Amino acid sequence: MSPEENQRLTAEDRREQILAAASVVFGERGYAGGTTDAIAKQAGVSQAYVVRMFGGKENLFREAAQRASARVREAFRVTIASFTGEETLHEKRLALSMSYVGLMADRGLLMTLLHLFSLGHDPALGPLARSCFLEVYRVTRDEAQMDAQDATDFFARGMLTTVLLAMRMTDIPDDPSAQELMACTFGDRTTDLISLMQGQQPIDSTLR
Amino acid sequence: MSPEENQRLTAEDRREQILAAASVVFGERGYAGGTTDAIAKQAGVSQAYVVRMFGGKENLFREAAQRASARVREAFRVTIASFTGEETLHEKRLALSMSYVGLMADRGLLMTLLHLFSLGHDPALGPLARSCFLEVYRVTRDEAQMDAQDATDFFARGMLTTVLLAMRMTDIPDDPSAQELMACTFGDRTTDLISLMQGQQPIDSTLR
DNA sequence: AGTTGTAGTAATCAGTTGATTACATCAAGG
DNA sequence: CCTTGATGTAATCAACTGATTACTACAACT
Repeated sequence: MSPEENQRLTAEDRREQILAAASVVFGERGYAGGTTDAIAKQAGVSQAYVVRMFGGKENLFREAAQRASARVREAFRVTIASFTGEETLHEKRLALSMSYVGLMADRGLLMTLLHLFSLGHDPALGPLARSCFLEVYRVTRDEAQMDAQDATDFFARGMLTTVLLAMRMTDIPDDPSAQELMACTFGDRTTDLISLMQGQQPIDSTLR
Repeated sequence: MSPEENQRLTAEDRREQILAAASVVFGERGYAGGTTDAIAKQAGVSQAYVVRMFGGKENLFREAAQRASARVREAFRVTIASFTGEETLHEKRLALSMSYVGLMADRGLLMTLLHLFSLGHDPALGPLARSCFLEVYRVTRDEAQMDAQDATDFFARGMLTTVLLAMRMTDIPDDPSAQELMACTFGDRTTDLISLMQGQQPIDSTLR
């Protein structure tokens, strides 16, 4: 269909394509539910290639999850770098949470991280889950110069945001309880988030 | 081994056994990763029986998740029923969060709920996820007579608690960042939680 | 004793899944 | 031209999974 569809690419470029596809698929279906075949179809390559390039499904998930975690850290670092040092705590938290909401536009990123966090019991992926979370915590805690309590409060709000978006609470904006809960959680970004999430439909079912 | 092992039970009793097993298995492996065979082995019955009794894996997950949600609601109701009406907001929140921590002793319950919340995109299970969450919210919001902001703050803290336990942050109590984060999140219940979680090892790998 | 309904399983099936192998295609260098 | 190394796939495999079917075992009631 598209003019330059089945181009041969460098391994580097294919890697990026496959990691992006993995974020979408693992995000929607989790680690156990995300198949290498669905990732391959999403990336437009063969399933065999996906497996061989990453040496297995677990390694692919590791890389996808680490990318997601790194993107959160880097977004926070960019925001923090814009601080003049004269912000109030409230201003800092607002700026960081705006940054976080921006990341949420990528549902794969959000969901891949949440799925990672649910793997704490896994001998191979549990340590990764904990270190990814703590690395983000340390950026906020140390580089943004928040104290422990403020950082914890910020993360608590962030986790509620994450879970509400994970369960797609924005899909029922007319439910009174959902409305109230989202208004308190998302503040004046509520309507923006609802319209943002409307554009995110499930991935093409033909590649299932 | 045990004296009365392979007793015949009423369908009602088997149902409870299987639901308990499903909570453990779905909690550890998620909806996609939890197999009916693992649940059957955990419950001590055949895989065919599990499938037939519940009419399929999806129905079994629905019931397990609804049970988990109901148990949270009922624990909150019991706590709220003990209120005299003269508690401060802080006292109410503390009592409810103690109640929540008590529920966390059942890791299957905690994890089954978290996995449910990650299924928001699913046409069949997404609505269930949202309604289960909102039902708990309404109990807190209305029956405990919290205003929307206080209830939201309470839930934010609850979600951070849930995620920290999901990723088994209690397994690395010597990490300085983890230590600080848990101290701020769990307060003086931190050491209790750490020792509580030590007793919870992964389910028997022979039934994988 | 015989009937009937319920608890429960063994055997099996078709579809899926991660992985492996052998092979194909193409660009660049000599 | 033709070798070489990299990109990429088709075919296939063994293991797994949810579901179905046909069957057995037992308890209660007549």
